[in-house]
Amino acid sequence: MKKVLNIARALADENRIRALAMLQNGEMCVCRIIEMLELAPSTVSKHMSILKQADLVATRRSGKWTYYRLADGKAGAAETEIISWLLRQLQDNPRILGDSLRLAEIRLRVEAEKKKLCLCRKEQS
Amino acid sequence: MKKVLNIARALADENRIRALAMLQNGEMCVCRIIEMLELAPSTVSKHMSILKQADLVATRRSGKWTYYRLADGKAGAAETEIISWLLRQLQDNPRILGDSLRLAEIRLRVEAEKKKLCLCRKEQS
DNA sequence: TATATATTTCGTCATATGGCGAATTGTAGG
DNA sequence: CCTACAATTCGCCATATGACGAAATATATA
Repeated sequence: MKKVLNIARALADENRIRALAMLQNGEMCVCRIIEMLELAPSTVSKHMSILKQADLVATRRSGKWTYYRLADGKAGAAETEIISWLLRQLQDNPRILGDSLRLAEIRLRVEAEKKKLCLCRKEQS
Repeated sequence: MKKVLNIARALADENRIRALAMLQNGEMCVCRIIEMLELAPSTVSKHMSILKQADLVATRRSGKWTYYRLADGKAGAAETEIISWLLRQLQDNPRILGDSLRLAEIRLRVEAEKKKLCLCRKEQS
């Protein structure tokens, strides 16, 4: 009962749902989730800890960064099933699609930054 | 998104979960749910309206009574799937099992009442 | 060691939620 | 029409929740 309640409560917030949906696209550090949700770091940290408490996400520490990913539970686990259900419900959601797009864009910029490139419109020939 | 949020919020309360689980045993009038949850009528009414808002339950009116039942949506509907998930998670839960037992007992008493019988221990022979 | 950055923890505030009782609505039966 | 009963709506209160900023913690780097 406690497990079910923890899961339901974790899902009962739009920003936490957005965070979960984003993690479909692979693990993310907290700072990127902050950027995506446009919330204060402390707020996002709290959200992620609630998701973790519910075993919906797992973490990995690397240097200064904490990376969050979707829970990698066994098939049939309550958490795995609910995440699958959730993502199915959201797959056509405009907000979620928009987030994914924006995330892809951010990742492009980060890659460009690493390679010291500039992302700008190609000159007319 | 709104649908998912409504569902998650509806499930984010222990008494609402208990109510849903009870409805496994068939439709129930509000007065019986009140009896089972041991909450004020106004509280239970609010809980049931939240579950209905989320399309997790449906109602039928008969005379003075309003009967609630689990949503009879199509297979594959978000609500149907989540209810199935929920009941699976709760199937061994002591509290839920206790509720079911108590409900069965109440129904026995109601039947006995209808037939003007008295439920009492059999005389020693 | 000092500094910068990432993240978390803590305290505070506004709002949401769950509980109740009182009042209201709807329906059956006298 | 009046009463009784089921259920809902409304207003109130206590607690939970989500937001923030400030402070603390952890780690890499100068």
